[in-house]
Amino acid sequence: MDVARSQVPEAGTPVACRSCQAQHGVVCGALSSGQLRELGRHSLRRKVDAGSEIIAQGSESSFYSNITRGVVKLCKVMPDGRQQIVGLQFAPDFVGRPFVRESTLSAEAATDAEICVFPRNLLDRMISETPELQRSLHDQALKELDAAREWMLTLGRRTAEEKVASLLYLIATHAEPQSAASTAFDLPLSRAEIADFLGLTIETVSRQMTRLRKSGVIRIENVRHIVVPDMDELEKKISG
Amino acid sequence: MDVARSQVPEAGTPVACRSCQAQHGVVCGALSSGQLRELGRHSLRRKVDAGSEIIAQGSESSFYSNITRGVVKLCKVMPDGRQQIVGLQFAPDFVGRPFVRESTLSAEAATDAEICVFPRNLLDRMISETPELQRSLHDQALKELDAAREWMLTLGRRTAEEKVASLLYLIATHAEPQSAASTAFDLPLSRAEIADFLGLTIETVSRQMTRLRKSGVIRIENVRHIVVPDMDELEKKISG
DNA sequence: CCGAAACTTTGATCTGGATCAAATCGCGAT
DNA sequence: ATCGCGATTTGATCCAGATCAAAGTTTCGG
Repeated sequence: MDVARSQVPEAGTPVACRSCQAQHGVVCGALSSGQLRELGRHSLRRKVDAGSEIIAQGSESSFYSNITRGVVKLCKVMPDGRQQIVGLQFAPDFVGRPFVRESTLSAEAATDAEICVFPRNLLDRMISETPELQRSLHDQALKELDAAREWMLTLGRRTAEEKVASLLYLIATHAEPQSAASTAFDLPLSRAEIADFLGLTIETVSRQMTRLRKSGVIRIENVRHIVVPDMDELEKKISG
Repeated sequence: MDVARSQVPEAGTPVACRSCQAQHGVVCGALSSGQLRELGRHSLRRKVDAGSEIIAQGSESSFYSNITRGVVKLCKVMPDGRQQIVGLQFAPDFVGRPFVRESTLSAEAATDAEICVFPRNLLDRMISETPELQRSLHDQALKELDAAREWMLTLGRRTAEEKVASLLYLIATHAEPQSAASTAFDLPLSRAEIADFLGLTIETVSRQMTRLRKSGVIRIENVRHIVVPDMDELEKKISG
């Protein structure tokens, strides 16, 4: 999409970061009120439509952001077009790679989303001045590392059915619950994106979804809306 | 192997950490000389044989270590025995997961190795007192995260031949060079371990190796010793 | 030096998931 | 409502890599 334009977030309302603090676990939770105020003065709240790029692979980005609503996917694409989603980020995750200018992956809104954008320079300075913040970002990095490694196991050693079940479980676990039991949720990804996350093709994803449906593990209310009557049954399909 | 015993490193020579400082990029480079001395007093240098476990998956470990020689593999195994190597660590990498007691993966020496072991409590304290050190470990975590995501692309979207070429390239790039051109190296992994890293079977790994040999990209001097006449040719096999 | 066990290669066959092809379904625009 | 187009499902066939089987080869203890 409009990569160039989205590199510099020109549209957005200046906000006191304080106003979205509750959602900003990773960054704002670690800041003093003075720092919060300063960060707030230089932050923009911005809406991004599903599909639009936040950071382009191989580009230099001069800002970081916090997700305040929606889901962001991290992708790597090969020169020949093959593509792999290497991570999903949910509110209130932090997006951006501290200390490095060039990104080896792209970040793209999977759903309509809202992010709070702030300048790289400022945050880099705050990181070096605030061990709390460093620690907080270190924690997020370690959490992402665990997730990435868990997914390596899925990619390398699980069958197509196990892969699809793993993804549904991941979403069910991270999506904001719509029903009390959190067993009903909207998929933030299309079939093609699911395929790119699982290292499969669209057709295989579709077939495995109907397989899970026919075996009673899930109900597909709608292409994007899934109900899991019994979460244990879904877990059993993952095996490990 | 002897998991229980290896959990507490009882064998080893106490060393001043200073003595291996040159190799301890990640941890020791960020410490003051006083801290170095203290860490040294509580460190053990320890030799570990190829195949022996350093940290067991699901266990609580009370120590961290630095690799001073050799290669360590990080594995995840499923209840049914399927196994995935999720990372390779080379000297002078740091091994251990700060801030968390239980490990979700096992660390095992892939080759005969030497590590410098120190107590978790002490290092955790030093981390919280030393922003430099926090930063250094944060950097390593981000480096590992990049590597994990790069490998996700390999696992999800590359063919068997590309996978094997990727692994050879990784080793060639990280192994201490034996020839000046660094195009000859020992494999730190058996065929079975390579298969577990690439999400393939032993047979497929073997076949792809002979395919690369027959196409002139590599020479197999010995099962464990590889020569790459032209590194560019190897890179071409990776595609991306 | 010999022999057994473990590791690696090679061959034959099978199969899960890819690819190719064709309906359906959904949904925004007219 | 109806059209049209992209997304999804379903079906038929193919093939890369798995599995099964059998030779080599390396390693190492005696």
